[in-house]
Amino acid sequence: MTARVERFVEPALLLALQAGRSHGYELAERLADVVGVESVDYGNLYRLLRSLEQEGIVSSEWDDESEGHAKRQYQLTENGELLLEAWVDSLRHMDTRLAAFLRRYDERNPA
Amino acid sequence: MTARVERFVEPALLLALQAGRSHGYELAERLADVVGVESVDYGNLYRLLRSLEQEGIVSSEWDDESEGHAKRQYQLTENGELLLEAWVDSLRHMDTRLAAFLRRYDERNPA
DNA sequence: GGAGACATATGTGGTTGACATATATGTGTT
DNA sequence: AACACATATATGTCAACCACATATGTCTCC
Repeated sequence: MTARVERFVEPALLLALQAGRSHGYELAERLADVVGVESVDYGNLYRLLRSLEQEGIVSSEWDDESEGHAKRQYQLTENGELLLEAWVDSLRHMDTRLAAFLRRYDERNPA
Repeated sequence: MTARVERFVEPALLLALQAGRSHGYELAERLADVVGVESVDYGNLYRLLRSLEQEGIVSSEWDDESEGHAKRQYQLTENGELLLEAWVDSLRHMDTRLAAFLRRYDERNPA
């Protein structure tokens, strides 16, 4: 029984990308603590990245210059910035509701 | 684009029932502001109530004594109280993660 | 007796995410 | 060179969850 914010990975991803371009595998690890799980599911993350690219939220290109694996580097577009803002507004609102819920519980169930 | 806590109606419902027994239609209205929508979907709420009853989280009986419609009165069981506690723990944890997210955003995007 | 609120309930289809699987390259060890 | 393991990207599948539609009956008020 674990409470989850639906699609929370998406805003977390946008925030991570706001800090600078990166690729999927690294993002997954950077996201883990924000989202609050051991590790984000890679499959779904890559799917999300492609889907966001189709919507113009991120853009990408292959980076085969840096050593190691060829990586697809993603970065936020301007629309991505706007979407992040919208997420933040919505999450703030949700935080308010959540706080109200917890306050009500605590009032009825004093420590 | 609206952020949602998955199954948030469930803990809200349990909290409402902790305050005293009630029936579906009334609960739906009492829940609306906690959940943060104009009105909770009745169909899903009744389905949830029955499902919770099957799991021993709530118990119910028909009340045809009070005036008006026959209403199915629900009340929390002991297991229901425990489930509410579990929800609260989980939601508190989620609140922490959410606050961390918003703090990070605000740090990177000063007003 | 008709309109609209009250009260409970089932049907359905799209979205989401957990989990499984596939493929290929890079790195380090023996 | 062979092997294991980490890195990196990607698709398949299925159950859960929820928005929306629909159904049925009663009660109240004009």
